Order: sequence, then C-alpha cells, then structure tokens
Amino acid sequence: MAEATIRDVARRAQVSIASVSRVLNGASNVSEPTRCRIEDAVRELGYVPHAGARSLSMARTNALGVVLPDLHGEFFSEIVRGMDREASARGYLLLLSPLHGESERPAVALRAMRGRVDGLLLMAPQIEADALALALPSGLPSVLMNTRADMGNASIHLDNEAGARAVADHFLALGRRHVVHIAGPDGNIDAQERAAAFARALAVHGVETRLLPGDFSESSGVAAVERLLAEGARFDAIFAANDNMAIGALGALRRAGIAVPDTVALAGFDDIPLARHLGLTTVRVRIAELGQRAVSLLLDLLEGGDAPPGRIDHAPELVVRATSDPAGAEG
Amino acid sequence: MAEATIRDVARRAQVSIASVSRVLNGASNVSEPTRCRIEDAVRELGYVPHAGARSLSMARTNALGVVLPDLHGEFFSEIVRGMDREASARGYLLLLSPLHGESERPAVALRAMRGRVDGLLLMAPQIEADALALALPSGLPSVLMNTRADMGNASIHLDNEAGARAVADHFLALGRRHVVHIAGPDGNIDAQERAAAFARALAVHGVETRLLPGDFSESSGVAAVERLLAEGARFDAIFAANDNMAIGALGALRRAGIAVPDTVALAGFDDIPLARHLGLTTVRVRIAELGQRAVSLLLDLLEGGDAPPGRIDHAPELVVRATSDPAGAEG
DNA sequence: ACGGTCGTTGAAACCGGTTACATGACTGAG
DNA sequence: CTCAGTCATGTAACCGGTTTCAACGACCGT
Repeated sequence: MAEATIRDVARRAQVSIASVSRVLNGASNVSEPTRCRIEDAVRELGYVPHAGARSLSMARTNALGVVLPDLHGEFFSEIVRGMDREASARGYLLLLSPLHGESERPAVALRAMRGRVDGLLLMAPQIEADALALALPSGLPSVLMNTRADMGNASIHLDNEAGARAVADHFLALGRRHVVHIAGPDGNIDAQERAAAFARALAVHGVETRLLPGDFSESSGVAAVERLLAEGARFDAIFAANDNMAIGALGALRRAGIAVPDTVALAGFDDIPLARHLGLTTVRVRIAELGQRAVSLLLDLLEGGDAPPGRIDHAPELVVRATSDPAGAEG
Repeated sequence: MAEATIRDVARRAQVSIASVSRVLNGASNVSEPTRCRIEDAVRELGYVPHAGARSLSMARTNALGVVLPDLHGEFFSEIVRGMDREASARGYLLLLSPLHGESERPAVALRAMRGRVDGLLLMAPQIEADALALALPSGLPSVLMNTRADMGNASIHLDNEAGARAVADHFLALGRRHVVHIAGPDGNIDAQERAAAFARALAVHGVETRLLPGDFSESSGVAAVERLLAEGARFDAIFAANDNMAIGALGALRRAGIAVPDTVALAGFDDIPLARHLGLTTVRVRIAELGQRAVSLLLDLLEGGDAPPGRIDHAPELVVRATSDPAGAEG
C-alpha cells in the first residue's frame, strides 16, 4: 500500500486539500468540527506529510548541508555533535557530505546540495580560495570554516595564531631553545597558520624552529621523531600541529627512552579526549562549540537575513599537562 | 538574482523544458546541435538542478536517514564514517537526526524523514519493540541496528553474547574467580545482552558475577570501582560493558594503587582508539564496518528489492592487551 | 506520389504539498 | 430589509523538475 497523501486525507474527511493543509499547519481559520474530521482522517490513515513536497512549495527545507573534509575521529564527531545540538534545537536537520579522500573536488558535493538544504556549512582547509569561489553555489547562504576564501561570506575561523603563540611562549618559559615543529599537510590552511605563527613567535626571541613534515596522522608523528633520532639532532621541545601527531611522537620518544617532559617537552593541538588521558599538553579548541557557533551563525543569517556577521574568530586555549609540565606527574 | 530554473535554460536555448531535462539526464534521443545549445545555456546560467524538485517527481531522494542515539564520541564518528563510506560510494547522502537526550521520542524524528529519504537506518538500543513498531514509518525501507524489535525488518546486530563470552573465558583462563561486571544503562539492549551472556558464561564454570550499575559514562566506571573499594569487596577481574567505563575504572584502580592486571584484570567493550593507547583489553567491534554493512544492507534492499535479508550478525573479536595480560607491559 | 518508420521535439500531466483568491453563508449595523 | 464584513471553505496556480504521448518532418521503399 502506497503512503497516504494529503488528497487521501481530504477525500476521507470530505473536505478540500486546502483545509487539510490548514489543519496540519495549525492555521486558525478552520471550524472545530472540520478540524476534528480531518484529524481523525489523518490518524486513521496514518498520514505523515511528505517533507520533500512541502519543501518544494515552501522553498524551505529545514535542513543544513554539512561538507567536511576527512577528519580524524574525535574531531569529526565533536564538530558534528556541536552542529547538531544547535541545528536540532532550532528545528533543522543535518545533511552530511564528507569530501572523503580530500582530493575529490568539492564541486560535485556542493552542487548536489541545491534544493536539498537551506544553507551550507563548509569546512575546507585544503581548498584554494578561487576553487572555492567557483564551487560555492551562489544562491545558498553559507558559512565557511577555516578556509582561505574571504569573499564576503560569513565565516568562522579558529585562531591558530593565538594557539601556536601560546605554545611557543610556554616552551620559552620552560627554557627550551631547541625547538621542533611537526607540521600538518601541505595545503592545509590551519597547518600553515600554526607553523608560521609558531616559528614567528619563537623567532622574536631569537629561537629558531626546526620544521618537519607531517600529515596529521599519528604515524607521521612517529616518523618525524624517528627521523630526528636517526639524525642525532639535538632538541628539547616538540610542537605537533595536531594531537594525533603529538601522540605518535610521544610513543616514539618513549620507545627511544627519552624522558618527557624532562628531556623533551611535547605539545599538540586540538585537545581531543585522548590528549587528556595521555597527559598531553595541547591547545584546546572546543570543537563542539566551534560547530555549534557555525550553525548558529548560519541560522542567524538565514532567519534574520539582515546583518551578515562577517568573520568570527574562535579562540583556543593552552592546556598544560604532563608532557610539558615538569611539576606534574606524567600520565 | 534568483537561481536559474530549468525553464530559464529552456528559454535561453530556445527549446522546451523536456529537451533540457533529457540532456541533463543523458537521454540519447537529442540531436547534437540541440544538445550543444542546451549545454551552453546551462553553462552560461550556471544552472544547477534542484534536487528537491527532482526527488519529488522521481519519488527518489538519493538520501538515507540516519537516526542514532546519543553516542559517545568515537563510536559515533566511526559508525557515521562507515555509513558514509558505503553510502557515498553508491551515490547517496546521509541525513542525520540524532535522538539526543535519549529520552526524546523517536517518533518525531522518524516522521520528519518521510519524503526526505529513501531509506532509514535506525539504531535504538533503548527503545521497546512496540514503541518502535509504532514509530516506524510503514512506507520506508529500514534497517534496524541493535534493537529489540524483530518485526520482519531487516536488521543488523552486534553479537554481544559472543563478545561477552570471550571475555568471560579469558578471565577464567587467567584463573580469576571473583569477577565484577559494570553494566550499561538499564534499558539498553546491548548492555543487557552483555551482562546476561557474561554472567551465564561464568556461571557455567561455577563462578558468580558481582553486578554493578553503570551508564556507559567514564565517571560511572570510576564510581563503580570506588564503591567496590569502599565496601572492601574482594575482586580480581572487572568487565565493563563498554570501554568508556573501563577507562574510568582503570583510572580509579590506579589511583587506589591497585596493580592492573596483576591484582585485578580489566576489560571493556568496543575497542575505541583510546583503548589501544591505554592498553585496555577489550572486545573489538569494528564500528565503521558495522555502519558500512548496515548501509550496504539497506541499499541492497532498496535497489534489489527482491530478497530481503533478515537478520545479520556482526561478530566482535577479543583483543587482549596490557590490562589483562600478565606478560604484556602495561601501557 | 504515397504510406510507413524513425528520430526529434514540445505540450501537458504529474509528484505532494502551500497559498492567493474566489465563493458563499452568516452576522450585525443602519 | 439591505449591505458590508466576517468566517469557513474550495478552486486553482504554483514550486521545479520528469515523463508520457502525440505531432511533426525527414527519409525510406515501392
């Protein structure tokens, strides 16, 4: 048996579809007996409105498109959780379209969103500004997260510079002078900002930074440390561009018998739950909050429509734990 | 400027909307010159088809609804990742609707899906069978995950019994005889199955199980251990119904100076990434794979339509690590 | 020259809702 | 008693696509 439509309900209740629609949407101008007949018919038929059809005629879907890069576990779930918290509180659903395998062009994913969602949340730290401008559907209100482009779009950015600077200052305060940075993937804007700000903050105090490549994966953190050891390099502090790599580095240091934090201080970025358990010093991002704020910004844009708030910065916060705190017991 | 519609394209290319639609969908019966004119018009206008309208007329949305309880971080992201992997490989998007605050009735969430998605993935370990039957939209193909109901619906279940039994056997092999189980939330089917199977497997060998309440949160794991210690209870093995609680328990044991695994062996369930880092013995679920299989099952159902595969079991696997392995170094 | 076939095209119905507008009954005021 | 003003209700247009079907012209064989 096919699903009941509004016409079936109208027929059964002996009224026009207009009246049914009115009752369903809580319009006031329907008489009591008519309303009852309709409500009965709805119940008897188990009628559920067809959201797609409604969206089409109302030009409103009550859904938000979420386009994310291939994020590592904790980060992904946290940001989606935050987005969902805000979205569902305000009556919206989330339509997910991860751009897996970061290489894939986002254009397809973004185009598929037209007619499906009222607005777009796009996190694309890897994409060049112009590619982004090309791919962004013009008619769709969007909030950009941690992207390069800055073309009048509302956007929310993590303050990578403040976070990286805090780590640099912390290392300096500990008296470290032989500092290594394990960087994130090449094209990633967050990684670039972190690396640049970190090196700059140290350079101000005459400290040079040794830069090693990484790709945000745990294994690349391991590789970086192993390379340092193989070279016999001298270093007393490591800042990894994210927690994952820091965790890899921590493991490698331990296996090599290097005392953390006594010989080498270590810090990451993100503050994923694992970081707390491992006693990793890091920069707390409050990922869920970031997602929540992005959705809030987008919905304000959609509903208010008036003052498009430009760029919002999301401030992170240094969390000192065992891997850089000589006083603390190591987790 | 409003978004271009198919009529705008037709007008510009001097053809009917039918021809435009044909070109867009790759129909063969369009002459070369006409096709070119239309393609030019599409390009010039930056036309993108309206997915909502197309869905309505095709009665097909290319989206799957995902309704999940309030899962803890890793579990959530892993299962969504797995679902997305399969869904997007087969051309579908995911529409997310977490039932946060587990108490909330799923009926609303499920109803909102009608007309938006082609099929439904529902994980609801907390919901009673009859409530579920009532809430499930009749016209929507669905795959149930770890639910009680078994009403002809396709479903995929985690084999909790096998996992719990494996832990029990492992503890027995270690010679443990004073065994504690920290249970999951009351109404949760997974928690119930794990607790029952665990106690049963031990009982066969004449070992009784001390049962403590928990709610899958880390803090409830801490609380359980603290309660044991306060009572001065004698115990040499703990099986927590999930990793989160096991991690809480591990912390509490360490703080109390109790040797793990020498004095007390510890195991969890799920194998979240943290478990590996902490050296926690656990039952590996391959969460992403679970999600992937669920989507695959649903899509087979949708596309094939023929043989509705009934109930599928997803087998977990015991992973022995430091918290229960006397030989292994403790992580 | 004629009828049949084929390939190309457009008109219009349809998907399932919402809503502007018309209609008609009823009410109260003048 | 009449006329304006409510109020409840129905009709039909519309949202933006897909698809059926009929029309049309070109081409073919005879």
